[in-house]
Amino acid sequence: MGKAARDTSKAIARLRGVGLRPTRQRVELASLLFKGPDQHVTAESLHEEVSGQGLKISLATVYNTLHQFTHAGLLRQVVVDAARGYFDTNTGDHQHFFLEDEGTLIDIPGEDITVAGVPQPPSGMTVDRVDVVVRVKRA
Amino acid sequence: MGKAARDTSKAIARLRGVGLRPTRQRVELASLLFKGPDQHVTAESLHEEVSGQGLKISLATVYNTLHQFTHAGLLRQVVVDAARGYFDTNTGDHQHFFLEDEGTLIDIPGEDITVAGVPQPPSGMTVDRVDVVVRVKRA
DNA sequence: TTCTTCATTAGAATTATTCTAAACTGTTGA
DNA sequence: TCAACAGTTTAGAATAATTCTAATGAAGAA
Repeated sequence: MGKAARDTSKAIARLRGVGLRPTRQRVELASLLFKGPDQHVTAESLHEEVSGQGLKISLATVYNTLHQFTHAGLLRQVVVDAARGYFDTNTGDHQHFFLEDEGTLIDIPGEDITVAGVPQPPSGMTVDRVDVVVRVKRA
Repeated sequence: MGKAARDTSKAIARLRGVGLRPTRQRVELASLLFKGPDQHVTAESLHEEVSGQGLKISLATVYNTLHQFTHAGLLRQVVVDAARGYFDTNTGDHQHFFLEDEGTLIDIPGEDITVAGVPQPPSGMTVDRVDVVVRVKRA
């Protein structure tokens, strides 16, 4: 079995694992997203990558699928830029550098960074997540 | 001199202080923004507040002015929600709770919270700011 | 296979925001 | 005091990202 086929069956298994029907589009997107090292994508960038491979998936489906994957816990959404939404294949505990000039994200391992002194949340509220964004620019 | 007039002259002084010509619109917006305790506004919410007072300022001007105030250091922009941009009258060192259910921000004093272990930024880059967002939801 | 349900899609619609070009106003210098 | 310039405001059009809609298509159970 070649690498592409292996990626495909892993993608199918992953989709089944979270209860998503493995349709052609979902399988192709999951293969692309999870075939290599962790990556940060926008709906546009993923759609372009897909199109570049000769695959045909509508932008609407890319949006739908990114959200479904996020709800299923396969992806995590990162809010750093008012202009566009990023999705991260790394769903573990970690934070980000954001290169403001290029709009690029770089992971910071969760072990490295610590946030201390977060006050008690307002009553009736629980902490969902603590996000740290280290905004950097050209020196 | 009444409170409104006092707010107005303070607003004019503040605008002059940062080199912005005190036009009617800027003065009215600055008066509203800085008359009381710190607040978090969106362009829409500020425009509604303005309109509610019977003042007439176009939405485009509200956007322009918020950005001018931000560049001048009178405001700070907060990115927490992909859907809309928030502006904060508190430009000092602090962080935020974000109530995801209502889209509300609450300040966390900078003295309370500490971020440790931020790795060296990529070469040629300098840290512009470290933002911490504590996302909370109804328990 | 066949049916039912869920998914995909093109294109229209929505939302936040920015742009444009014309009309207007604060400030400066005579 | 006021003309004139430069900077501002504005309505409305334009953009960009994202979501919605309604019709078509495909996955899975029986």
